[in-house]
Amino acid sequence: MSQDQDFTPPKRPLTLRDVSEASGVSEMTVSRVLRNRGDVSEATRNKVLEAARELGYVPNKIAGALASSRVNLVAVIIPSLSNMVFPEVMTGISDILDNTELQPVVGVTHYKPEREEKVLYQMLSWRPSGVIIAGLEHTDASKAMLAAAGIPVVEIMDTDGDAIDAKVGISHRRAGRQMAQAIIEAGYKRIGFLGTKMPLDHRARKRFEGFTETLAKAGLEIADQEFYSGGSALVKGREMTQTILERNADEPLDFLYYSNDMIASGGLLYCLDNGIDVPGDIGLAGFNKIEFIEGLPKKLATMDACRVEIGRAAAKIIAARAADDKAPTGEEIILEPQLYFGDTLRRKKKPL
Amino acid sequence: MSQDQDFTPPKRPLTLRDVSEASGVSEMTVSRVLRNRGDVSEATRNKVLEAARELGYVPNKIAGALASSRVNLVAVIIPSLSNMVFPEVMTGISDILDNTELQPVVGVTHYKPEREEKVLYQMLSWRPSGVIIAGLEHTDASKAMLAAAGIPVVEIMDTDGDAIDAKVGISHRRAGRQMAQAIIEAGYKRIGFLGTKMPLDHRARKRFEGFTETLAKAGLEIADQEFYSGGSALVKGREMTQTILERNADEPLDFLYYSNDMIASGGLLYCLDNGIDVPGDIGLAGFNKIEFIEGLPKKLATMDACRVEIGRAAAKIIAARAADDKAPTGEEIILEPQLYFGDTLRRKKKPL
DNA sequence: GGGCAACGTGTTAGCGATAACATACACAGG
DNA sequence: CCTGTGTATGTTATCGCTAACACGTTGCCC
Repeated sequence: MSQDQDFTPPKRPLTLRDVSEASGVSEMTVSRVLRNRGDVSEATRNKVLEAARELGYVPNKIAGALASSRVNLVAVIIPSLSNMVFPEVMTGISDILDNTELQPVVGVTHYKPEREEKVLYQMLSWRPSGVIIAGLEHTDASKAMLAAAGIPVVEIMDTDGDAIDAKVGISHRRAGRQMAQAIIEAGYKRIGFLGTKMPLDHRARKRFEGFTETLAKAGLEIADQEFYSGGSALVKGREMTQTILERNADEPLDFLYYSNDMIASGGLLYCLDNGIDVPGDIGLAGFNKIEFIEGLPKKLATMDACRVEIGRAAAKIIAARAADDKAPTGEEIILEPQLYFGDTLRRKKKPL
Repeated sequence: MSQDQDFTPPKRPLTLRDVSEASGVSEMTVSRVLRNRGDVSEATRNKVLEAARELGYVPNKIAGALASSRVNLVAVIIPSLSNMVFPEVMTGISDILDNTELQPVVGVTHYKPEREEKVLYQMLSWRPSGVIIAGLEHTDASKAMLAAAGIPVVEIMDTDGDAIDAKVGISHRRAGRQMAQAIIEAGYKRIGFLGTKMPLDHRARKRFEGFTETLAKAGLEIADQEFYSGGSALVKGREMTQTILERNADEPLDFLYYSNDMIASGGLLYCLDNGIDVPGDIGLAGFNKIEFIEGLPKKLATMDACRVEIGRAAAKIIAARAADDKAPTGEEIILEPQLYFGDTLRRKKKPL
């Protein structure tokens, strides 16, 4: 019999005690019902659920997590959300985690190591069950935190380097080499590179390195390059393409390699608007295989970065470790990106 | 003097006690130093910080939040991340929250009310300091939870309807009316509509309603419509445009209104590829003013949905209320979207 | 020099849940 | 009838931290 039945609706947040009083059982029993753990008779279970629903009780995970030292959060740390590539990674992660009780929490670094460090600190202070973090390059402090956290850490997107624990991704260096190889085999000789002015985008850098390395082996080198930062990537792609083509009018370029599909699409639109024959006069290629290039007048040559798959694989690792804490560590999953020739990269040497 | 100085590095996670023992002061003092609260002498402060750094201590916010009943999280609940519009809202939110100690946590509903309910429940169980949630339409249970949570709730994107607490956005109905007005004034008569097959996208629905309402007042009605779901929006835009134009070849349409810029862009590319004169033979308009339409061969007519601004305004409301818990409630911020004519919508009546 | 700030630090008691153990009751077997 | 084995529920002691207050110094005033 609950005495002083007062109607103070939304003052003090509800606790287990409120539900326990309303249903006439102990807090512990309420807790058991709400978590579906341990034996509770059907009768009490219903009584409790009824009371909880009626009161509109929402459990306090803060208290629960502290008491059980179990936090069902997975920290996901990525450079950006406006890139279309990371939302896809998130999709893969959610696909998997939705079948578990784990829940992703996103932190964004804007490609800044010091921000990554801060975000990571913040995240770790919630004692998540695992961390999924983009890239293999981190500050020493970040690495130390990750190593000391004692939780599974999966570094994603890139596999060219040493991981703290597990890694899942593609080799960007190899991706660059592969694209260079295809370009060389198609017979292109005067190759321009267009990319972001972002020294901290290590993956773009590695692709570039692999690219030039393979060109060098074939006795070629980048004929000219152009960089941008900020602004609409599509517009920048147009502008940079115009700039680089005009600058090399004397000895025209015959291929443009872009660091991502968005600027490459801008370049493609520029070429088409200006009656440039693609891939006859000039070949084009990007990177990422973003969905929307399907809709352009010509299909851009590109490489798939396996984003959804990376997200899924990373989440699976975390889920497996969360389920069995003495599962092996240090997983390495290296995916193979596929090259798409599209309509902007010839498949073989132009007949002379 | 700490006895049994054992070297078990990463077994038990570090606590305040470890830092307090390492620096020879009480836990409380360590806590004060780490939070910059209360008076602590410079000497102790340094000693403590030193010890904390050396041990690699990361505070446990779970415990902190429970003790102080202060959680610096803001739940942000949105339908999707792959839409480009919500990442922009997030940008606005982060802009503001980065200057506070509040931190956004994102939940994604995929436009499903029952998922929204689940995500909301999960979020509220962390007892956040506020909720920013897209739309004004929610299940009864969701509304009840929000009302009972006793925290600031800002419903964003849409203002056509009743809010639980505060709302920030634009009137989509009005946006639809405005676009219809512009189309009518330009003298277009046979208007087609192309949109998503998504009954739960209330904002698209409201735009459509406003649109048809204004057409009706001018004695016009939608001549034909076409819907899609799934797939690449750009490709779908092309396909739908082709379908609807071919279907109406006898009595040709002279305007196509799309429910978003992405499918509109597909439509624009289709028209250009097929030598259709835009906006002479046919006018086109989308919605959202997404960045990338700048890079297309012709600028699409569209309306700005004020996404970043909405994010900023919503975050400001939460921040203000978090700072002063008896601040007034029920704020309403109705932004005015701007109409852009671009190159695909005539400004005035075609001279006869 | 007594009194009283102001400062720096420690002590105690929770925050709201859960783990682990304890208890009560029902029913079975020897 | 006593013991034993469950099953259903309650009790107690944390989890790691912070609020609130208590305490010891110092320094300065009248």
